[in-house]
Amino acid sequence: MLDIKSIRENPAQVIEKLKRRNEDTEVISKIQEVDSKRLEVIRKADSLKELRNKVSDEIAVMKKNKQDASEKIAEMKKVSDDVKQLDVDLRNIETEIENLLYYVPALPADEVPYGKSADDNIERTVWGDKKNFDFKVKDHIELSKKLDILDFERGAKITGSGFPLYKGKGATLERALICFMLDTHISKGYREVMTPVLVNRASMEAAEKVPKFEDDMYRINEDDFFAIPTAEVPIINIHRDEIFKEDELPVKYCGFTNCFRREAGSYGKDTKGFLRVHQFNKVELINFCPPENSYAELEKMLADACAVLQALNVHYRVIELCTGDIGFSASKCYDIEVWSYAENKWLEASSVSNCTDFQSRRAKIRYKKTLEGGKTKTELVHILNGSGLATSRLMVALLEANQTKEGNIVVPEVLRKYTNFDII
RNA sequence: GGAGAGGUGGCUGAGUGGUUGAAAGCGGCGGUCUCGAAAACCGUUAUGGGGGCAACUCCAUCCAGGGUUCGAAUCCCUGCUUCUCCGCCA
Repeated sequence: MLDIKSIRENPAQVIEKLKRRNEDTEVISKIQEVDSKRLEVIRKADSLKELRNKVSDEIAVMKKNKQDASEKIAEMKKVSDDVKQLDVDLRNIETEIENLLYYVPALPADEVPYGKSADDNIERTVWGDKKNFDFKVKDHIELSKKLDILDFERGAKITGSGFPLYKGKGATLERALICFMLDTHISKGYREVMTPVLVNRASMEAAEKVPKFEDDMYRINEDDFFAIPTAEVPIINIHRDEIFKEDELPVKYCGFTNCFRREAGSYGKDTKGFLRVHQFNKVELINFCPPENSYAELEKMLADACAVLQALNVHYRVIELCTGDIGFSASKCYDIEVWSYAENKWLEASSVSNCTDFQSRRAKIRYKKTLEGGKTKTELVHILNGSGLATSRLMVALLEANQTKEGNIVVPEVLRKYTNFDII
């Protein structure tokens, strides 16, 4: 969430940046209004508490001296009741502010290009070339059906549509991809973690997924657990309420998990086969770093994700998202898209974001910064996340790009030591 | 699932109603000493929020949320969680 102080001290700037996101900014004045009441109540309550604490000490002394303190006690009873009421008022006010603040997105970085929608995103790099096929390419559904490596119908029988079943060499290929990606990232200094895939509400809140996106999540109502939409959620929460030492940073993790998304309201759009699913696999990258390094780390993380695609020899491009398209928690974001020969378009396979302090504020993830003169200060870390990468759309690109005239799939060189076969 | 015992500062750990925001030890940081280091000694070392130019000061926080009380780390209730024993189980 945004720093309430930034709204208190520089509302004009906050409003201007939200406008770049094409956001409604009326909420800011509403927050200001409630916030001014907050300070009033705090001051009143604090001074009453001060009085209560002082007189309580006096009562203690009187009692020790066996004096009668009943008058003061009666007096303080009234004060105590007032304090209780003020504390209730304060809690209500703070809840009101939070409920407004939870729906305000992160402010975009200044260098992010202005735009209204995905159409205004900017293509940054294109890697590799499109292959020329001297036969009609088959799409991933046709290929996987013929080879019996993916089974969307039976997946739907087991759970519902959008829950794919991988079979035989398809399952092995998926596992090989995951292993390859993890090994690649581990060699670059990311520490592998394997996390819970069900998380509690506090974890979802800390990662800024709830309450804003609650309807997009699968929930276990009985325990108030959520199925994670991305490993970003559990990995960030490894360090919730913790304070890093400065020399520990950056702390970098990679982790494979299943990801679950209800994709509420997206029916009918790009839903066939792997293009949009409710359960998919992803290797996630997370980086906790000092604020001054976060934009440099973002570029490194982008390169780390791209390295996987280069090793797999996948034709991809990097686009920089415009202010109208960056995610709720992000200040700056790149998408990596892979080429689909059958769809004849780019498919989003990764998103790499700098969320700066937007998540760390709510998750209370900080570090001890040493200032000149040896003094220390506790400051919020910046948190970056990146998919490195999601396998489902990557699998579409891989199957299509590596198909033969006969409808077989040539396994990319780097995956063969994991698959132990070179063709499907 | 049953029975029991716990959750206190970076860590270990004392504290069962009134200067305890919290003893002591360890660790960290600064200093004295030293050519340098170790040892020893001295000092310092939580987070959030008010107020003040500042020195400083006030409020809150001893797992979380309620309650009792003039006053709660300490008493009561609920939840979460850890450990031990039993049961069940991949």
